[in-house]
Amino acid sequence: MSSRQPTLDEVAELAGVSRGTVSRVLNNHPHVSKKALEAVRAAIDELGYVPSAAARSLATQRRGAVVLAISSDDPALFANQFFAEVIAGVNAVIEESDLELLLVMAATERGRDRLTRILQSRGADGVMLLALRENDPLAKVAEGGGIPVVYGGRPLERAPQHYIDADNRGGAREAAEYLIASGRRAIATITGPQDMHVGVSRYLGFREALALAGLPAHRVVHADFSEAGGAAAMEQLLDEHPDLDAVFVASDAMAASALRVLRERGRRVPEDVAVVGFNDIVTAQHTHPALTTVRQPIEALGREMTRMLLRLINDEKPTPLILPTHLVIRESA
Amino acid sequence: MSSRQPTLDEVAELAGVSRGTVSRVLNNHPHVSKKALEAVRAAIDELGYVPSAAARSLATQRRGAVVLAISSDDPALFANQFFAEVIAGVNAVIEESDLELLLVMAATERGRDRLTRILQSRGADGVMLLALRENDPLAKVAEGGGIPVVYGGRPLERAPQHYIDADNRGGAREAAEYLIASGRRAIATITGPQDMHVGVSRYLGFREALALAGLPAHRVVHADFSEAGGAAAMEQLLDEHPDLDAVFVASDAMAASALRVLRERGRRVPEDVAVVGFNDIVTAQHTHPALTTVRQPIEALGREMTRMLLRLINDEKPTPLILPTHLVIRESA
DNA sequence: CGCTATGTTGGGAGCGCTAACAGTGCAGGT
DNA sequence: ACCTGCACTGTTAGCGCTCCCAACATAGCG
Repeated sequence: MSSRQPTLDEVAELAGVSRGTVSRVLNNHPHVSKKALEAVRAAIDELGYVPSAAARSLATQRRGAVVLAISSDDPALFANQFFAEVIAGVNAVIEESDLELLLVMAATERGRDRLTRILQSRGADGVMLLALRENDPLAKVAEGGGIPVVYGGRPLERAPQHYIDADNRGGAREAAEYLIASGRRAIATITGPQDMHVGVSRYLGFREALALAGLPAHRVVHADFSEAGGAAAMEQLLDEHPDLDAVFVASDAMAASALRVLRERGRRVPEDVAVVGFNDIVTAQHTHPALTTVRQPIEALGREMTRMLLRLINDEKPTPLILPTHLVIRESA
Repeated sequence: MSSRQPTLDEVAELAGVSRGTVSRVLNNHPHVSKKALEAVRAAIDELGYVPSAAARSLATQRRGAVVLAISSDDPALFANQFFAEVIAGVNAVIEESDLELLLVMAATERGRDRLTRILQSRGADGVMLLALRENDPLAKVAEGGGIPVVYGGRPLERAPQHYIDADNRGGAREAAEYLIASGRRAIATITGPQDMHVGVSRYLGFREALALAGLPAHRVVHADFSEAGGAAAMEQLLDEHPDLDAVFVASDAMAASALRVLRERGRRVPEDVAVVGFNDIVTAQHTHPALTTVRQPIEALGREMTRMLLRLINDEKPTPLILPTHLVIRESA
């Protein structure tokens, strides 16, 4: 291995042209003669030349990288399949561009500082933000960076200029409608945190469906998307509303726990109580009974976030996008 | 927001010192007078100065970033909780350093090219490689980059110089020993791919335990870690060895499917057939019955890979590390 | 008191690239 | 023949930082 990489000047010398011409070839500028172009290409091949990213970004003032920032105070969320899928989607688009992907998990104060540093030092050309809670400081950090920002899932307080979201409300409505259509009347729900837009939307969709059917929607326990929270909520629901015959649970992780609690409490699923979850994580296929749930296109979310960011970087003006969800019917409802 | 970031020269001017001195302060060099140091710090605060990453790496010839490269031809693997956990571990260590994390998923040919480019353009100071199959071209790409390389899970063909691995063999042995200790005698196994080190090691540990107990180890079907593969393997096992009273399955994803097949085939778990999986993914807690499995410290794997890489970058000479695994007993065995 | 070790500083020379500018040669129009 | 316009090319400044060297104090030593 050569310890030193060849530079543009060496390519220029070997090709018998000036640095400027080599640079033009590298950046596909017009007005390069065929002869020069070929000579430069040959020289590049011969030397195995690869331009220095650092030098280029110093000269152009852009970085050739975007950051995917994930905010969470809950480490369990990281170990979540959700992020893995989003990342896969992001990567799929990134792979087609010639940008690099910087991953920043800003769980701690330190993490946020790091993100700030990266943004301020012009360390990226754009940011994608995931999983923001209300007034997440990350949002301010990102917006202060002076570079394009795309949100995945909109923050609660206000709709940001650029975001991609799943149709949480519609999905929840569909789930509840399905429960109603299959004859359930005492329908409960375990919601997500009400300080997250996704938690609120799913609750909203649920209530819409019940209201439309003239059904009461008072069987509600708010939880936090976690397994433990889901279990506790299910217990509470059973205590407060022993008559319930269906539960719409705002996340599969909580639904899986709810299933366990129902079994422990002697309720048969779906005979006594129907259960519908949300997200369609892989676990949903392996619960017993298999979980009926609302599928959201997580990978597509990642893909579309990235596409939107690339457009933004390219000075286009994309509009927010809501991705469709749909009900996956298995055994639990 | 100011559209232009302040530069080091402006800091120098405001502080009334030279560029060199500011640079010294920034990099914690000794031999800076207290007075100069304070003046510089004040100027930095006042201007909100953040050094330019690009300029710095051009000057220092290092990038301040490491890459985590994930190789897989199976997109499903991406959506795997495993990667999410590794990433969380990697991030935990990265967060303490002042490096950035570049994520490259090199699924396609294009992805590999990208990785090559990044490495050749000195786009990173080190690489971590995950999930390598036999003769994965990524390995050559990485080693050719002239920068430190750490493997997560060792490739089959040869032990690389620097790697972290889980004790797959020991974990498999422990699982089989547990099955034996609980009185099972007709023990089968569904293995992982035999062209991956992890697949081979788990099979090896299994055979060791059976040999030690004087039990035959001929009830074997090789599979590919996937759910579909696990189901097919379980069917085949049941067809070929209807007498089996226990199965050691080399991954939880396969084990979850095996559980379903067993139920469909009318075998009770664990009464008729005991099942032990491997990995302890979250799903393992939600299968019915809950899956007894071998837990490997995935997040620790990510952490230790990163620590090792940082040492390497720092010119230390770390030795390979094998992380312990342990059996988590639930209901299926 | 001269002389050396040591701490502290400023200034210059790059790092490898892009981009603006100023040519050069050559075609075509008058 | 002249001038204009165009395609192409070389040259020159930077981009914002680090690092080295020389310069200067200052202090300690004989």
